[in-house]
Amino acid sequence: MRRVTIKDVAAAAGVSIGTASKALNGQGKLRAETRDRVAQAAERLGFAPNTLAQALLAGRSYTVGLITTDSFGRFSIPVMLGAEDALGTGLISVFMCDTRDDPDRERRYIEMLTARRVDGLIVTGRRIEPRPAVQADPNIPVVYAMTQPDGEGAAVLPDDQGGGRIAAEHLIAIGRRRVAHITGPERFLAARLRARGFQAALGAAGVESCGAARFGEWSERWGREAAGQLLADRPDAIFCGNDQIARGVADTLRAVGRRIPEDVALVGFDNWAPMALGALPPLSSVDMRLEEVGRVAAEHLLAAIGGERLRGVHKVPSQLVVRESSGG
Amino acid sequence: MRRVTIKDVAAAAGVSIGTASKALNGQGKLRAETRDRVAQAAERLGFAPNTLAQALLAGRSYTVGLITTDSFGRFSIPVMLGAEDALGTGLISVFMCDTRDDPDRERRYIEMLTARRVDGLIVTGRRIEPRPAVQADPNIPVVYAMTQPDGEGAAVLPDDQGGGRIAAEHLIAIGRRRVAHITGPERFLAARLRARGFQAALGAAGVESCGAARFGEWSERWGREAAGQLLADRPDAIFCGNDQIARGVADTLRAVGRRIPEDVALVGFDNWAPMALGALPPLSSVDMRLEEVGRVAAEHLLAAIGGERLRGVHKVPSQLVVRESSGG
DNA sequence: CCATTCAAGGAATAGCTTTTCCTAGATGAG
DNA sequence: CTCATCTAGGAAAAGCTATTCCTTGAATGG
Repeated sequence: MRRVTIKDVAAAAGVSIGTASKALNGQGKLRAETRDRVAQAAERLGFAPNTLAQALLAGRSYTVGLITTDSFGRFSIPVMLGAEDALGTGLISVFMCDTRDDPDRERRYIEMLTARRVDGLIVTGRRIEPRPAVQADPNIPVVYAMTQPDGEGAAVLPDDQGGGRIAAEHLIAIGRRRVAHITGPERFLAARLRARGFQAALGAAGVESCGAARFGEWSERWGREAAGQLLADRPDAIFCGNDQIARGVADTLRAVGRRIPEDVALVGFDNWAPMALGALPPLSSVDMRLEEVGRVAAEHLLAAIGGERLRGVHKVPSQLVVRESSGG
Repeated sequence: MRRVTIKDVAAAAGVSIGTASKALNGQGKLRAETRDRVAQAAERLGFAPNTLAQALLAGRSYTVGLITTDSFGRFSIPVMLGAEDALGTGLISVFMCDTRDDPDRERRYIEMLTARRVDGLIVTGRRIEPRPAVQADPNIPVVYAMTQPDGEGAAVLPDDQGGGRIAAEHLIAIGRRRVAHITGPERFLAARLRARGFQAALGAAGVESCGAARFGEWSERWGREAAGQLLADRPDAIFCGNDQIARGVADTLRAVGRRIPEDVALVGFDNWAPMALGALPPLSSVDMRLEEVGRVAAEHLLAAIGGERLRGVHKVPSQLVVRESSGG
């Protein structure tokens, strides 16, 4: 039950293994008839070259490691899919590694991936704040996606600030003038950036913010609570730091009889389908295009593997998806 | 900038490469002093054996392929994490492959994984109904997780029927006697099994079901709608086929002033944290223990790689997580 | 003192593919 | 007819490790 090797193909075609290899790869000088004979033998025997042998010879494995600290949750998954997409078409396979936020696990994974001679590493996370750089062999290129390293290095991030901006522009465009912001903990860089972009766009349009940004948690509970506090200010639009907060806000508004979007327009963030679509009414939401983040990260990694020297942070523009909660 | 190989270690330690290999692997007859010298040289040079070369020689790669048709969504992810967990401790790495439900992509992935000489395959999906078996080399073991093959083969599934049963038992135990069921489309095997387990447990306890199971969609919208239809029957408990339906039901109940859990107890399914915890009140829910499904699948695969012959379907018991919506 | 055994480590092979270099035969030119 | 050139394909090396078999020197037994 041995695997069929190029040796078997060569024997079946009555040529040497070198010739068989050339025939299959279109190399060297061979008669067309010989090429055909080898190709047919390979076909008949179901030959597929052993990637391990190719990799050993080529000095690279056509694999990359994908490291996440996120247990592949909400954010890593789309990034991962985008990355896999970009790599898969280039015929590079992905090793999946979940560090569970344990530096020791991370170290072991990196050693393992190095021993497997991966061509590169993609590191993803659930927060965009700088994290300690991974300690990898310096000639293995690394790209960070949805997270960034402490020192220098290449990173691809969503544009949170831009996301805040387009949310504000949208609410202004539909005529709202008493616009509030409820979001997650201030210690999250993403929360601060979204708030900053939002406020800046309001300022640029000459619209006054309805109170300062309210920082709290990323939960529905906080959305319900903050919306209650905000009611006295009579906002006609609320921009929420994520979709869960927006759902909490919607709950409170409905409970006190404020109509969405007629009385208060609502915009969420993340465009997390089950949350945004299931809400009553379905939520407008800023989409960070995480798949695109992953795709771009993978493309940068491919470039780096190809020898290009890259660094710095690349931001992927966010996109507003308008649904009923802001008037669609 | 070449990678350090065992040749370098051997040279540094002043021995042959065979001896160096034996020293590092504890094989052969060597003086303790020699072993130490080699170990120190390896340490100093930062040597790690090239896994590709080892794999080529051993005829196996210590990798497995993880194939999903689910775009790594709600269900595959926990399965995948469990699997990675079980494999990682056995020092097997995982190739991630997302077929996007495209049979052609699946075929290409399988070819690729075969060429990479994976030791085995795990196939996961988002539905438990039988699917066409993957067309892999017959001496690569395959285990299905959260899905099962058409013909024979090893599969690990959640126990949907048992999940329905424990939901019913719980509602009966807290004294409910007018118990209804709202769930997803009847064409889903999981929906039918959950309903069957639920009804059977009611019957066994001599409790009459409050109307037949209502099949519909897996959405909040359907939950809201079905709850409205159900109100006339005055149920004192509703078991929902997933957490999204349960949230929809809760919305409607709240809207008409029925208290949860005092007037109507609610139990969902999936125990999807952001849904179940964010709900008002937080949902009791049946947890399929998908990580365990993945872990068991991986363990079965390891056994199969080790030469054991396994087949048949293994079901992982579900677990009820009680929260406020059913009285906790 | 010689023959045998043992300890320690070296040499070579296998695993599979690709590529470089080389050879044998054929063809063309002079 | 001889030499140069070309064509088609073979032989061998490289990539790295683990293992089997072999060699050398020392030690032991008779």
